[in-house]
Amino acid sequence: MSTSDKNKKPTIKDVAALAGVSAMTVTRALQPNSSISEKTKTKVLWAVKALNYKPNISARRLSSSRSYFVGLLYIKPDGSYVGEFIIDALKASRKHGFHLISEEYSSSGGMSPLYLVDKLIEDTNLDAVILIPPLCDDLELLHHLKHKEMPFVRVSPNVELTLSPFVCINDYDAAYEMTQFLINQGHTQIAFIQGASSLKNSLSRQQGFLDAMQANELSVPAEFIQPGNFTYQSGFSAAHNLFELTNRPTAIFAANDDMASATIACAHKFGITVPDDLSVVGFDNTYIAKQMWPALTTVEQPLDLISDKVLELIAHHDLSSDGETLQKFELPFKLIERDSVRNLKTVPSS
Amino acid sequence: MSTSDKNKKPTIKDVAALAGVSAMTVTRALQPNSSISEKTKTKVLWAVKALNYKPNISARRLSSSRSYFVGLLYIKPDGSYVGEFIIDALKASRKHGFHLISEEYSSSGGMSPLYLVDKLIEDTNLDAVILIPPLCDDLELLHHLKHKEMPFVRVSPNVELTLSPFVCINDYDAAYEMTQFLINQGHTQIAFIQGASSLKNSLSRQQGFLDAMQANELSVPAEFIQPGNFTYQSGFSAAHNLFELTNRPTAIFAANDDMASATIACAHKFGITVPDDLSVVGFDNTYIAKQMWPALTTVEQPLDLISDKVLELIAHHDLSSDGETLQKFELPFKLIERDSVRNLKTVPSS
DNA sequence: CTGAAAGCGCTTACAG
DNA sequence: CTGAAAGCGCTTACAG
Repeated sequence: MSTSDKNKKPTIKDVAALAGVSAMTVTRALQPNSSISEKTKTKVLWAVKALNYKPNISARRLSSSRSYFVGLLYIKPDGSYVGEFIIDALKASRKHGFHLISEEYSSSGGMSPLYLVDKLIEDTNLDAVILIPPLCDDLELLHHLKHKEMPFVRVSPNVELTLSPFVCINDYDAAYEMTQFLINQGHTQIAFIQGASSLKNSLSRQQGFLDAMQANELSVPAEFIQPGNFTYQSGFSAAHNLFELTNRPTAIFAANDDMASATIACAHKFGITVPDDLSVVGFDNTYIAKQMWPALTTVEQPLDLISDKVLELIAHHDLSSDGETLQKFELPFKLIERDSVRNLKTVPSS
Repeated sequence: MSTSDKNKKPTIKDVAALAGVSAMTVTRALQPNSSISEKTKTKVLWAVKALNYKPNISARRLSSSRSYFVGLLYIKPDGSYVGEFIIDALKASRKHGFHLISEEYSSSGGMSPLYLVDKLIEDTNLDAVILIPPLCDDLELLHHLKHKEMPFVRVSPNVELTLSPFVCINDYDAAYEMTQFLINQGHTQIAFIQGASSLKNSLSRQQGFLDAMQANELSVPAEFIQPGNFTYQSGFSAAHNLFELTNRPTAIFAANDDMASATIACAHKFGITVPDDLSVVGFDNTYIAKQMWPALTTVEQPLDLISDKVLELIAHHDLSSDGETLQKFELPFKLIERDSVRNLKTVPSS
């Protein structure tokens, strides 16, 4: 039995034969923007479907100028975001007929990261590059790629928004909704731990928080807004400051999960019980959100949809950019309710 | 400038020309176990090096029976291990001229995971499969692959050790060393939280702990050995049991990081300060080890070396197995010292 | 042990 | 709008 030689995979010739056209025409039907009549195109696509034909990427790559390689650049992960992203990106790449090459953006062997990127591009002839946070905001890298005319897509960038297409979620809406959720649970004394101040999405999250509070006619004392920069460390000291206040908040909204996690750790240190004495929410829904005790209520970004959209943009050559018009693709977020928030309107369970 | 057309990548023809042989001979020099004289082989390899020639995987794939695709099967990650592993496996794959296809092993669309594996194998014509924990111990999958004669390599398997080559670290030695470390810090009352009892490496870790204790003439009360199964939950209740004891341990060795993390969370709950009142150590060095407070002292597995070894085995066709001889490749582990252990021989810092 | 020829499955010019 | 030919860079038989 082993691999059945009879049901060999259909090739372009099989499709051509079934559709009654030449191989060339099949190629045309499969490529966007090629001159082909609607009628033949329909016929060919029908045959493609009937045979369940999938183009052979290797053959395609060998004969075309495109490499069907796409590069994912990241910086040394200190959280699980990168790993989670790559898993989804790998899936999306396969679906769209690309191979994903992910590489750490760092110097090595005395060579600058920029030089290594050039080498990667030359070695593999990348069709496009994907940039995820925080690399998507690296001005030097951005302009280098631009200058080399290497197309790229970004995920949740904060700067130079017109420089490339990008996909993101609406941070403002998500933060607004999360704040409203807290308020609905009866919280009125809510503190906020900021993300890195230079980043637009930090500001959006903060603004969403602020506006939701204001819409509910709730005031936010100045000391309830604590600086942070998305790291565990910064979250820990922000929480520390908050806990030393004479009137503590009943809820803390941290601009990401790492800082929320640090807040909970710090609460433990102060003998503050979460969620009985204090509710904590985060943002991102990384693995850590599930691993901590209590499990964290947070905002989920649809990494699978994001990857899919990114690869779709690459596959369809939609990567040009005039540097002026905004090419923004916003995907839906989701509130994930877990155990780190107490409903003040009900009697405590303990 | 753009992409310089002059320095095109060298092809097999360039190498052949430089070495003064035919393309065929170059192929032979590059393939293991092919009939070629030492002399010509040396000459060709020199030319390969001189030109910095890298075979074109696509061309290779198109013309050969090998697909140069290797599949990595995993089950839905509830920690960051999978993501971390994939990042390294991706790097190693590229280095060895393979493309990594990673897929979740799960049912979907009403189809069994086994069926989906078959489909993956057929669709992509995988050369080999990589199985990581805990999938590497899935008997059904193991025998299915064996039956299909699909070669596979495993990482840290616990069962049917002769069924395939595998790479691992020495769990026994690592646990022994970690225990000795604790003892060197002055600890004598050390508890152990077990991994899943059916797994050999759980037992190895436990035995390493036990033997180190015995070698130091330290006794371990029965209640100091708590059952667990590698999940956060199980670690939490194990710690809970330990903390309710009248004479608590001064140190707890959890068989993995997730359970160690739960132990620390539980300690917080009991008002026990880590490391002042209690030292905690884990195993694996996953991201979570750095993210918690205090950061966890643990054992690191060299995921990069493991991936490299796995791909090397695949590349060199070393995947046969007679089902009887053990093909075990043991890589070095490392103790990572962080902040979760107190040295009882010095004055406490606080 | 070594080489000339054919072919893998596509796409790129080039014609019509 | 459509097709016949050539070629991408390798490897697989087949000879010698």
